[in-house]
Amino acid sequence: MMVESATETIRTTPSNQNGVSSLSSQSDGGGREGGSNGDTNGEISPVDLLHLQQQQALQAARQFILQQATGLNSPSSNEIKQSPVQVPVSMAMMTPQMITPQQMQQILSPPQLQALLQQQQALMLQQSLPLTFPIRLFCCVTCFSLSLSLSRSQQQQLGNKQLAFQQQLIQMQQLQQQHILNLQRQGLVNLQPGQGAVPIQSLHQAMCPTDLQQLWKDVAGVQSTEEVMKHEGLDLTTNSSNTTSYSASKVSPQIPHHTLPNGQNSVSTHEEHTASHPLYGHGECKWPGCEALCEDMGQFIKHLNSEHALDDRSTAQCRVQMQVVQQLEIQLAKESERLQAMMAHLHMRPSEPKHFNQPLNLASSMSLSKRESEGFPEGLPHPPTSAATPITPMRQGPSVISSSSLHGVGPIRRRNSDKFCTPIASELAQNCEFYKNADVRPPFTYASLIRHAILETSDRQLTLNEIYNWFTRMFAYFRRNTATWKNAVRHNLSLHKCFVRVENVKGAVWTVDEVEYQKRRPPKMTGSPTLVKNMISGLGFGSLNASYQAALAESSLGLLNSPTLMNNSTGASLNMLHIGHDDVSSTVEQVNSNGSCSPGLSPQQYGHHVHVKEEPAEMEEDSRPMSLMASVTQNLSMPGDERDMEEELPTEELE
DNA sequence: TAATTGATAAACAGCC
DNA sequence: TGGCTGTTTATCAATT
Repeated sequence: MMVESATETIRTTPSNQNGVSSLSSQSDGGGREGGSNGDTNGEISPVDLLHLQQQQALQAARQFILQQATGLNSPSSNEIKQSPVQVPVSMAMMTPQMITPQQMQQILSPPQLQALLQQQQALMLQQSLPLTFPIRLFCCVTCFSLSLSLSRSQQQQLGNKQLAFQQQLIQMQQLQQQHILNLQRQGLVNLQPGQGAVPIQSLHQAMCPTDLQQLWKDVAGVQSTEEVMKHEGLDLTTNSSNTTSYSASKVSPQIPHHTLPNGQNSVSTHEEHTASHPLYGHGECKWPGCEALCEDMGQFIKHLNSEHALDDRSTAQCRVQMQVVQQLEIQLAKESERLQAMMAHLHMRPSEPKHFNQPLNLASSMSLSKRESEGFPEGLPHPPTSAATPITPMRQGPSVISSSSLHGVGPIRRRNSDKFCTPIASELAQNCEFYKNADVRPPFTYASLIRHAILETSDRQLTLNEIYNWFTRMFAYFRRNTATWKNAVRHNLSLHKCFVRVENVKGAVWTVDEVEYQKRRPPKMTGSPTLVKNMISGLGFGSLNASYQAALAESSLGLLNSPTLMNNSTGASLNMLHIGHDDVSSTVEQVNSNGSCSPGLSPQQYGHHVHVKEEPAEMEEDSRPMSLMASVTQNLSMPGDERDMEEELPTEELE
């Protein structure tokens, strides 16, 4: 029974689920040994193939057991994880099923079973059987889901582990057979006699996207599977249809377009996705490691079908990508957990406002569906969970806080927050401690921050170094990359005429020309019913939620699950509505000025309190229209008057 | 699509 | 001489 002479072995590391390196290295060798199964012209039904594979699995299991029994290779669970396992590849000798899967699972521990499955998967991937695409995908997902379930079950009792694993294995087999039978029943898989090797295109057509998707769902049984597939360009809801239609239209034009069970024709699907392809962008192929230049979609499709056809290499790459995604998800979960702990630490204090005391569920924010299921009412504002921060910008839409901004990598765009409704004072007041400790970039423009820093002082002026210090003191984020943001600060000070440099005996100090600061913002919110209406609608729960979700989608970390999202934003934005200026940092400060980090002054107060330590020698000489506030409070010399003169144009006023 | 705005980088000059 | 400060320009990206 045991074919000990099975010479071909695959070195695979159990922890490496894909065993890609092994596959690639072995692809020319004995991995094709079992290819006779599929390369023959004999009639092979899908059921036969499934039986074949099951028997292969059992064969491998028996081999595995035998090795353990003979002491030739008796690794412990840990050893399995750490050391390569020699797996016999000889699958030519198919034996009756002498050990049931259940028995096998009773004998083998879950790690052993996992290793076994991985080996079996590697075997199947090497065997170039017909029906390779769905089955390989199936195997990929199966092992993936099994590995996930294993990793979860490792946290449980051993009994639970084996039970769950056993159930999953049984389910896998049942689903495998059921799906093939269903497909046969529907006529989707029609293996004619002598059609041993089914063209891939036919298979793609045979299994419509919904079937494939269902297969994935059923087998994987994990919520992340679809995401994984989307990540790697195997989103069966789209890509499969893409591939199907592309293949059907380009490769096998003689094959009539398959009408999907739901009535949707694959042609329409093709048309829908002609314009874009997840694996195509910026004129190049996005297949991992490819980057081939393709002028248009047609060329890309040709390239895709020629260079990335269904073969061992592509399948292996697919699995590598799955592994990558899996690792990223694990990493994401870890980081999210860490962030959650940080948030909890920073905002669960008794002194914090009440709406901060809600638990932060970052994990739930990872998945929209899960988030909704865990208490995010649809179309309603999310309950306050935590002051996670820079959520204020989200009020106006997505992409204000990006993942890059969260990580402090790359440029950020915070125009909305600055322009419309960022109550910087209240935001800082409420999240002062958070920004001080969390390495999260504040969702404010440099200009807003500089202004706030200056206006926060008693005399409304700061030296550059003091501004620097304020940044580093108030924001942990600005305690690094000093060259970058300091340059930006200087740039903003020089660029914006709202910042006025005043010569002092001690040196130069910077003040804020509040009028100029307000002027630089388009006063669109003033007296514009349409805009006000839009703002109101924009604050609607539904749209807000959509924006929030969109931003969540953009942010790789769903850490913006903040309570102040609605509390602050609604309040602040409502405040905006009766205040002409869109700069809510001005308006909210009037209302919400009890924060420790805020001086609690309105912009008018700010303006009136602007006081220069020492009068400059030269008096202001420009004749620009000064507001009452500015003319009264800021009798300053303007070394930078040139910019004012040349920029004080009616166009700005007409905005 | 163009204009606007913000962020970033960099070069340069003046000053201490 | 090097660092800091301040100005200016350019580029990119997001938004309007």
